[in-house]
Amino acid sequence: MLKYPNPMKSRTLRAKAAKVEVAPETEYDSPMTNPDQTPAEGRVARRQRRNREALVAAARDVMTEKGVEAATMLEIAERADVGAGTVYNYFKSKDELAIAVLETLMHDLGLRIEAVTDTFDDPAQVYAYGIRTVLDTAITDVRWAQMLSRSEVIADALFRVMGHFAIRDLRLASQAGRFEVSNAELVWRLTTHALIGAGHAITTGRLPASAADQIIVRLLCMTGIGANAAVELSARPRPALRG
Amino acid sequence: MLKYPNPMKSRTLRAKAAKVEVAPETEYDSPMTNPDQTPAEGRVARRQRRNREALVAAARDVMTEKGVEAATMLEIAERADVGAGTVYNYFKSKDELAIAVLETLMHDLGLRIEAVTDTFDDPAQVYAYGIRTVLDTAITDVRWAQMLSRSEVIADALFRVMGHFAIRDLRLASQAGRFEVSNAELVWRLTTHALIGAGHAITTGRLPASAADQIIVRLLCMTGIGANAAVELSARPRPALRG
DNA sequence: CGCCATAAATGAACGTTCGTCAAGTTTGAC
DNA sequence: GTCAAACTTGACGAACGTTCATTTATGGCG
Repeated sequence: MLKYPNPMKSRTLRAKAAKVEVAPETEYDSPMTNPDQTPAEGRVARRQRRNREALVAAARDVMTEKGVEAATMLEIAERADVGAGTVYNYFKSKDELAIAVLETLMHDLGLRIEAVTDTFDDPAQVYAYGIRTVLDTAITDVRWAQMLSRSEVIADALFRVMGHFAIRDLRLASQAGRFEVSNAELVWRLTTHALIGAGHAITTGRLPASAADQIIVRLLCMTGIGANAAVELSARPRPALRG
Repeated sequence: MLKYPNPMKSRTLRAKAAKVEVAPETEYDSPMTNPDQTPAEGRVARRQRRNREALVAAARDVMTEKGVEAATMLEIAERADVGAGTVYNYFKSKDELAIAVLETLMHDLGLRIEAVTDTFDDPAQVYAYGIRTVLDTAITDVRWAQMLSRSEVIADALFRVMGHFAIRDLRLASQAGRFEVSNAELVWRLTTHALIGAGHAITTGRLPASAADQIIVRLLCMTGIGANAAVELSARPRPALRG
């Protein structure tokens, strides 16, 4: 059962935590190029970013090795070389940390997919390639597989992190007359749940890995193109990811 | 995070537990009609059935009230009027108990759905009515809503408990030329995940309840009938459940 | 350079949990 | 009535995520 995310249980709904709020991803902005505004990012901010990144990396490693729940906050903190309590300056809960890990994995994958698909002509094929690659990654990559047991959390992260691309592609393909989608957000929402569920079913042996083709066909059916068109679309050759 | 189902963590993998194995659902077989075989179900077996049923009922109540994880095994045991350790003679873990609760809820719903749909002529409509009713129940009935946060477990239970009907209906509709489904099991698997995920999204406010119609349309699209036919099918009048 | 208010890091301690186990009780065949 | 087998019990262990009083580091200011 889920343990902490339940609002019923955390008795004192502390409004503390996550007061740090380091800007998550900004590599540029070196001390030099900032003569007058914010004091150029002091030592504190730099340490906080290091800590946050170390925590996410440590959490990713530990959770990958042992699974999300078997990973203890203590081990993660130790591997990131911070005190046990420090973790909670950066993440409200273990759940939030796990989600942060997930999002980095998905973000990376999203970039790699786009690097391939932006040479495609058919927007429908862009979408098809995307969901197929996510499925393959989910059942192949150990780092994903270990996390699949929290379906609704993963599906939601997938919806958010990769939704930017997926929903755009659904819309483009619909405008091009390839798909029949009036509510792209909804279709993507349903697709993420089915996708993650299917990945989980495969990694737990409830579905054979060979079902991947048919899964993609059926997910493409949700775009309203009918069974035949979906089969054709999923059968197109798929270039490999780079990186 | 999930707590107990992880095999890594339970250090001593006990092979004990669940040695009881009372036949879960057999109402008939009264002491009278059993003159020679098993000694007519002794007091032990009767007590065991009472305990098991009391445990499932207590678990259903407590989990409905407080949510699955906030419900403690102690409270469930007390409300079922058995000792705290006794629960583990009947269910290997809290998870297994929660699943048992779920299955009773789903089994009941399945029977009520079938009582309505067996008067339908179009097998496609039988299927459509079924998934629509499951969705409505999931987002309406408090007992379901409280459990939705364990998507993969619920989806799997839904697959098993209601799969008997759903897969049959998918096959019938395909044979009648209404659907284009070659692998009914797979389509049902994907549908359960999308259905539960959508229900969860609605109860958590990520989707409006008014999206239910469109959700059903897209789930019907997975049967390969295309967007237009799906819209028509989902728009048919739906008689109310009885009971 | 030294001081100090403030913010962050720390890790021991807390409270709660599930699951175990040795001891006690009930059962029903003989 | 006897007794072994089966079931029940509730105190207990171990482990976890989280908290909080304390310590430490920071950087503006005199």
